[in-house]
Amino acid sequence: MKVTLKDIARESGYSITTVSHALSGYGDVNENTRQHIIAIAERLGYQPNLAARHLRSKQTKTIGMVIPLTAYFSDPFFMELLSGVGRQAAEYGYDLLLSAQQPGEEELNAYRRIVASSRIDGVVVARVQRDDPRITFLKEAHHPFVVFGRSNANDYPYIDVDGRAGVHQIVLHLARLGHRRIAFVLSPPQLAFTALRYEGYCQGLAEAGLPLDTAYIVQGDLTRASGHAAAARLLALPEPPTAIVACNDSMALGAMLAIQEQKLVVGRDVAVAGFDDIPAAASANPPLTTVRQPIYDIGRQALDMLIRVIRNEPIENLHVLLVPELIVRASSGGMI
Amino acid sequence: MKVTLKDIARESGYSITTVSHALSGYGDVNENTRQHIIAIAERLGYQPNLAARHLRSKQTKTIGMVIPLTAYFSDPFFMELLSGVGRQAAEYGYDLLLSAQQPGEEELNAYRRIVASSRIDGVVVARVQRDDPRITFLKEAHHPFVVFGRSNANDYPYIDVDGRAGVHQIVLHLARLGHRRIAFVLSPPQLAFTALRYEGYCQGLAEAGLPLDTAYIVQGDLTRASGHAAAARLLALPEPPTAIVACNDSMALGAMLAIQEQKLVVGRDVAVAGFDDIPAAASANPPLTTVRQPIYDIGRQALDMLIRVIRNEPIENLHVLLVPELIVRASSGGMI
DNA sequence: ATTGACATCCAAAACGTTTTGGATTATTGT
DNA sequence: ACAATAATCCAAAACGTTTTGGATGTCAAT
Repeated sequence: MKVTLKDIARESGYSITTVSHALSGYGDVNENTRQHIIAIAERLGYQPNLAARHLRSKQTKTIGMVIPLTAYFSDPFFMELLSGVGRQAAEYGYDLLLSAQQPGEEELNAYRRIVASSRIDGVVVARVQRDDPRITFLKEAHHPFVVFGRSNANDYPYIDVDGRAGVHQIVLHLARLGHRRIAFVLSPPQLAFTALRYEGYCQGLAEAGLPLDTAYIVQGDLTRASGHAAAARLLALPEPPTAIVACNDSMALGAMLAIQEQKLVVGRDVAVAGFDDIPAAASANPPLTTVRQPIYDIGRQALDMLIRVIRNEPIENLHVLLVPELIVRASSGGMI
Repeated sequence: MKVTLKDIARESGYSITTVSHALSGYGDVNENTRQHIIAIAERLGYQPNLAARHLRSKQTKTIGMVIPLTAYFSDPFFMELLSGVGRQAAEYGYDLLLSAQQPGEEELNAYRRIVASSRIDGVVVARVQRDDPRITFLKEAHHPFVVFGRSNANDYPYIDVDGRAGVHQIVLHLARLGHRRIAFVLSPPQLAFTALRYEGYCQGLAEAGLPLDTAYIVQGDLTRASGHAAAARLLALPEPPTAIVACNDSMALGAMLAIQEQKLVVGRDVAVAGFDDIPAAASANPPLTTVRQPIYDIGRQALDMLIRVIRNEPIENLHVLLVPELIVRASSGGMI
């Protein structure tokens, strides 16, 4: 059924060793016999058994990613990151092993399982938390990894977008448009980027000479629903904000919905801005002002770094920090 | 470093065989020693080496999916399908092996490679073509698989959405709104569902008493750009259509853009409808009338079927055909 | 005392590959 | 002509599991 080295050996009259050497480019086999063996291998449709190969020489040619499965695991952010990573992995001839797991203990176990069972050569970690236990684990296990996002520790390779600068830009943009009451919808505090984006918010307000009012700061959980709820809360205030900045696009889109439900016009009555520039942001109604994270490219670059870590090559930049780009669209009123 | 059965054997004083039996639930080991061995395994943090396990007993506990990588492989359709499959796979304790490949010969090779190297227990095939060589290959190799979409042959398990009925509904909906010139943006002819959706288009026209005019039928390739180009072509006709139906949402969104560029109002001057109900459809501007394919659920069901195929369990329904739901939104003018 | 049944354990083979350490010729330099 | 070198090949070990086919001891039934 399945054709192995043994079959090729029998067919060609050479030993398994020689066949193996011929196929994997050793220098100690005659060029004629190499061609002969390769021809037979092709004719029989030989494909090396990867399980066996991995068992012998630790190298799986696959890289792993653990995806948190919340209600819908189709988080557009993750999907785009996955695309970039997957694309670049294909470029290097690597496949991608996905494990969808509930965040928390289950997720950490998935890492343990995958790493210890030596199924992958390296792993891409995303959506990093403060004191992220996954990173601690990977560091202790000396398993190659690269992170999208930075935590408090930084003795590991990461690539990140400067969230502080991004939100800072947005707040200034809104302030310039005349907004005085700018609300902020936070991401979960345990996520590492939350503090940075919040910093950007505070800095932006300060620079615009606006006061920091905690009534205008609401907690969300990155979902559309939480953005909706947050906006509803904000609009119910005695002095509702005239602009709402959310920590990601999904929440911003949810906020827009809430605003529209109150018969208010987004971009005129209330300005809205997000963070990420997911595909849905451009085609939203109205199109969403946001900060563009080139997630797809980040995925590709992250994989580049990972490959280098795996190959033990020197890395010129252990830390890559990208400056995001402000994308002004109708939702902030700047273009109406 | 890595803890193996041998380590547990040494630590416990039993043989490797007994340790293996204890851990994998054989009946021939004393309950006390089993507990003892399990305790040691936990203490040492034992994780079985999957490569070795697979080598011995063919079973990888991973299922595969090959994703065509076009310019951006972040096709929302695939991402959502992936979500569903991944979610359900996690439910069964399976992981997901992704391989991103250029469609065509490369893609088929990826199948060959993955299947022959026995890295996966089964595979989910999507976006099936007429006389799809991948299916032919999988059938010949007797490798478990399940397909989203049906081709001309049907001696394999598949789950599909009735595209004929879907487009039929859309055309009738538009005809009821008074449209007489309804254009159709086709998907590539080699895709199996194209013929079916086209059938639905023709049937719908016939049932509404409208003539079939080939000038109103334009070829697209499922991308937003091709939808844009198609709509531009249609609007340049001496008698442009008053409604445009696209074979998928991405093309419909592209068409909307082209219409708006001509300073026409979608839903008033020209009605637009798509197919799929991807997330971006609801948040488009205006929201897109479409036919809802429950892609996420389809992914889950497909995986259910696949698991059954892998386990060699009898399958009650070898073919599942879902009827899609018409979602009327503003882009068709029905709600303005 | 012998047999059979049972419970508990284990040595060794097998899975398909890569790698190590030669073995055998052929070729070259002296 | 002889040693040294190069070219070409291969047997066997190793990777970490699972599975096969007993081995050993105990206990009850004959």
